[in-house]
Amino acid sequence: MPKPRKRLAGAAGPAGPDNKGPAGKRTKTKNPAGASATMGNSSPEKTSASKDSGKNLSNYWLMKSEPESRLEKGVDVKFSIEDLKAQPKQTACWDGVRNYQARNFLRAMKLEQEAFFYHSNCKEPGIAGLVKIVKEAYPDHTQFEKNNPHYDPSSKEDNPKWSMVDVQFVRMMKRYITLAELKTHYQAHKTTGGPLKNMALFTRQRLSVQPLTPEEFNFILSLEEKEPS
DNA sequence: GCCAACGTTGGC
DNA sequence: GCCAACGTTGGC
Repeated sequence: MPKPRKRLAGAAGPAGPDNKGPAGKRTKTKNPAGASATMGNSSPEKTSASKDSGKNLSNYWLMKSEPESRLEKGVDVKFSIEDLKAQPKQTACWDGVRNYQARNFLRAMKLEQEAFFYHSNCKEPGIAGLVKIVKEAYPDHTQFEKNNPHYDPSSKEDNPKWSMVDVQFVRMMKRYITLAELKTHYQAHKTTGGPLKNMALFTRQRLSVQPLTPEEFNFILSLEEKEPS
């Protein structure tokens, strides 16, 4: 079976037929070796379970991907939620993430956790649907592929720098939740103390893989039932 | 296509 | 270790 690839903004690759591909994604950054510095806090790389001091069971995520064609080193990095649905088993590997903070979030993901599939860098950015983690972090093979747009010559096979997870389509949102709508709530919540007051989409602008609190996740799901504001 | 935000690189 | 230059992300 082919492996799907996707790209996300910062992350994944293209959706190719199968493998081959180059994936494209944008976030590539090269980094120093140990740089895990920017991570959120201090967790440099804890690979395993993460800090669970208790609340790690309910983690939710938001993952960005570009639904419109864009070439990166000659490779189309487009990967929309429709592209994910078209993959075998509606499953794809989220390759191409080249940012330490985003990578560390990938490594913290656990089986069956849910993530919003966010469409970025497009006409109408927003949340298109829900996916779930069906394979926990493992080495991103595209870092070793010379003609992949996210090739990282500094990464060694015996100590891979970048990771990816597999995600499976769960469902489309009942209606598309636009960035503009989310922003309206975010701004209101900053003053009222509402659930989106610290949403990473606005406070960590360029992060392609980001965590959501249960409150953020549930509030966004509740928007599906309402009229777009 | 522009450009603000912000992460990375590399000189010193 | 500081910080200016540079590159990327991604909204608009």
